[in-house]
Amino acid sequence: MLLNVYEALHGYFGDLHWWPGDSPFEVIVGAILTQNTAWKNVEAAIGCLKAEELLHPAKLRRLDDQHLADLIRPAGYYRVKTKRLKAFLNFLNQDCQDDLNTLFADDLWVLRKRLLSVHGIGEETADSILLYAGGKPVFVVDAYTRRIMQRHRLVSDKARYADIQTLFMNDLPRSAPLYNQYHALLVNTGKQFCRKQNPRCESCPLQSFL
DNA sequence: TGCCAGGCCGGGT
DNA sequence: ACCCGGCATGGC
Repeated sequence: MLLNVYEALHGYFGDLHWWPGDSPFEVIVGAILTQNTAWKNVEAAIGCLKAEELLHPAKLRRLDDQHLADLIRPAGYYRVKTKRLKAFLNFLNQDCQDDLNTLFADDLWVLRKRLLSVHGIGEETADSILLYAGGKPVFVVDAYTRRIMQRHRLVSDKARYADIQTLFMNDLPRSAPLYNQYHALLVNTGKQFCRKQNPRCESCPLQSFL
């Protein structure tokens, strides 16, 4: 069933290259900054960090909180996000000496649990990091995924994160490139057809699944 | 103008 | 185990 959904979306949008970001570290920073925030605003914040050549673990970690908050201000929630970025940077330093290759060398589910223990990293952020920065085969469930699945009655209204994730992962091959592409398609679909203000999902490529 | 955007945490039931 | 308020900017 979910492969049919994939085919419908892929037929409409084609191949999408994702996630925006020039390096795994940039992807991680973006994953934290985009929490409940429009990507446009995240782009601006990352642009500020790049302009100062600060998009590196050690440099960011040494940056004064006030200065960091000021730079990521366009992304919103800038005080909480400063704390969350710092929490991750401290974790990265203590856990693997700032080396992402070492970080991602660990087993998928073990690493997921460790990420979830970092303050400010929840399920979606952890999975985005694992899939898009680490290339690990784990399915990302975000607001768009949930809304699209619920509106098309493919999951119940009270399905939890793990329920939806398991649904996808049990129904699809365990493939990082597939999950990457699939989630990108869902986000595009969500942005274009399935926003809160457009409850009918008019002319969405998934109409036939209603 | 008001509502919303690629969540998460902490405190209260 | 759920539910809710708080967190903040920028776009439509």
